[in-house]
Amino acid sequence: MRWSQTYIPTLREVPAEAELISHQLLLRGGYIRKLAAGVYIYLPLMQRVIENFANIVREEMNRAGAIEITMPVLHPAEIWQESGRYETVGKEQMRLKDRHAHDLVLGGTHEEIVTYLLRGELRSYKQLPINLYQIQVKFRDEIRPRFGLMRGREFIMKDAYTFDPDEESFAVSYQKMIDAYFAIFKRAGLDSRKVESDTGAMGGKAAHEFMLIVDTAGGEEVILFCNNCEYAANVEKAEFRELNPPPKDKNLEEVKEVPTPGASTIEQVTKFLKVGAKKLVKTLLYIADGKPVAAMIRGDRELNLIKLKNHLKCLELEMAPAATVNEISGCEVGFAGPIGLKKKIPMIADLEVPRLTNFVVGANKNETHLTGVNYDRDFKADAVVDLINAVAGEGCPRCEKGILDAKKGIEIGNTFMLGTKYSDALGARFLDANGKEHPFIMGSYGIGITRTPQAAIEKYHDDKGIIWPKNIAPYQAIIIPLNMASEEHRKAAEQIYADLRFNQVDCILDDRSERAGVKFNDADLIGIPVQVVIGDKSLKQGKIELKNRQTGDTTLADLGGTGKAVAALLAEMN
RNA sequence: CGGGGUGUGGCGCAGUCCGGUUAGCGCACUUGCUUUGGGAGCAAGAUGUCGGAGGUUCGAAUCCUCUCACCCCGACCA
Repeated sequence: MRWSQTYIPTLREVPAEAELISHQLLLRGGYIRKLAAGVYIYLPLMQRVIENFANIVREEMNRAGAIEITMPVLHPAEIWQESGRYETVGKEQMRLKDRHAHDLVLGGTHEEIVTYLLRGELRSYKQLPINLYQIQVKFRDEIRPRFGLMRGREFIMKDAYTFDPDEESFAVSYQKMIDAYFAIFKRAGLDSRKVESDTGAMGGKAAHEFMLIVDTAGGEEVILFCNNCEYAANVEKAEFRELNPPPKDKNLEEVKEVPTPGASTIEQVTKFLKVGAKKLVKTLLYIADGKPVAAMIRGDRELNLIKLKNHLKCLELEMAPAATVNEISGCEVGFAGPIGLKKKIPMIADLEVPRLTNFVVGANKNETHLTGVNYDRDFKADAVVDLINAVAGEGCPRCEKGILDAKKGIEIGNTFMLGTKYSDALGARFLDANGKEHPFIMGSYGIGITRTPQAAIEKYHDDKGIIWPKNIAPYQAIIIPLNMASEEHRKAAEQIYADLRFNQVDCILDDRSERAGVKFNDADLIGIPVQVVIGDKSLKQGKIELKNRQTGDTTLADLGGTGKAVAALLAEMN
């Protein structure tokens, strides 16, 4: 491709809307333009990146035995009502009405559709297992679209669905997808990490996410992993073993009411009473599907909303507004406690709470706390479950020696063990060898086709621009004749252009009559792995320069052997 | 949805508080000449419903009311 014949509108300045470096570079490099919040136009360079990555995905999926199909984007609402997700996925769904006022949904995922397909068609165990996938646009009405392609309302996803006759067979199918995912990300030049995750709106039994570890602000997810064993999990899911519990007091004190004027936060109370936060138990009031509940956790801990939500099995969970807190506790926010709540509501305590002795809680009375409180003796929760976020430094839940470490990552893929959730809901069953009917065991598997390249940029860039891994780069090499007014440069450029194509190097020729600086800066910005520079200095000796965008190293090659030299250089690059 | 902010040529901004000529600046764009190894110089030029609607006023980018869009912080997810 010749630069002058494609469309690469690079920008010198950063559009004000972009916060993340990867988002800025996509805009500046002429990869994308925004149409509306979370809705983007893919320009020629982005189109090529998408195709390159999608092709890797397609090849590896096919290799793993998956079959490509295309399902509709437009779904009748009824199929979603049948699975029950019309309610649970709810506001996240893009919905519309046709001219007959019939309710329709723009698909954000396709469990219902693929299950609908097979329940009518696939009746025999002889056809199992089967894995169907597609690469297609998805719609999700995100509460807050942001970060360019990272969280769009319209985006491209690869979604695959497996159907197995039993758990043993499913385990094989699931592992095949795990292996395929590692292979896909590796080919894309990305070192992915598999972690345990919550099942969220997909439901099912268990789930994993594939994370790209990044240090920048783009790393939205916090991942905890063991320094000794294989355990790794998203913070939303991560468990831990408490390493340094506060010492237990031998003598149990009496409950005492103490005034704590002006001390409503944990920090203020610890200062005022001169006790550590580990000696406090905070009582947080939430509204779960319209009904209030109290959650109790140690003062230094963070509540994990997902764990609480999963325990309550509720759809909506939000902090209770101040007015509700006043009503339930009979006092201002900051002094609620388990003893003497004005209104009786379900109380859920974290696992650590019963292990504490002589702790401090709110007194349900303004400016007052209770000290010397002990679980069981003074109050009992309706349930004691894990409610808090794991943090770095705590013990691994799976092995004896391990300590958890925390890192930030971007989710680029996921896998869900769905069990029979959808096959049961939609009545999708097959007949086994004995003529007995069973629901399919299902799995679903996603990869963000538009998100992953942006994640790659978030990980691989410098102050000049993008540094693509070669296999997803829009072009593998860029030919830069420094002076288009020079016939010698133009001739060499044409020769090299032909040579590179002959050697199967996907390349672009920057044939613009721009100054050298402009071409260098644009080449760095759009991130092409190899820059082939044609200039007087080296051309006089019959040489051209090859610059490795990943290392910054420059080497000379013979003009006549450029194609081979570039191919060789690419072979050793990421 | 709650909280905060921004809308002025393609992009980045100034002007708005305190209304007053023809709405500016940088980049990008067009034409010509010169230049050509890291975002060139000179000259000429094109590009604006000042987000939209209504109002106040002799006069509105500027003041008032309503509205829309976008961005940032929280809950959702590939």
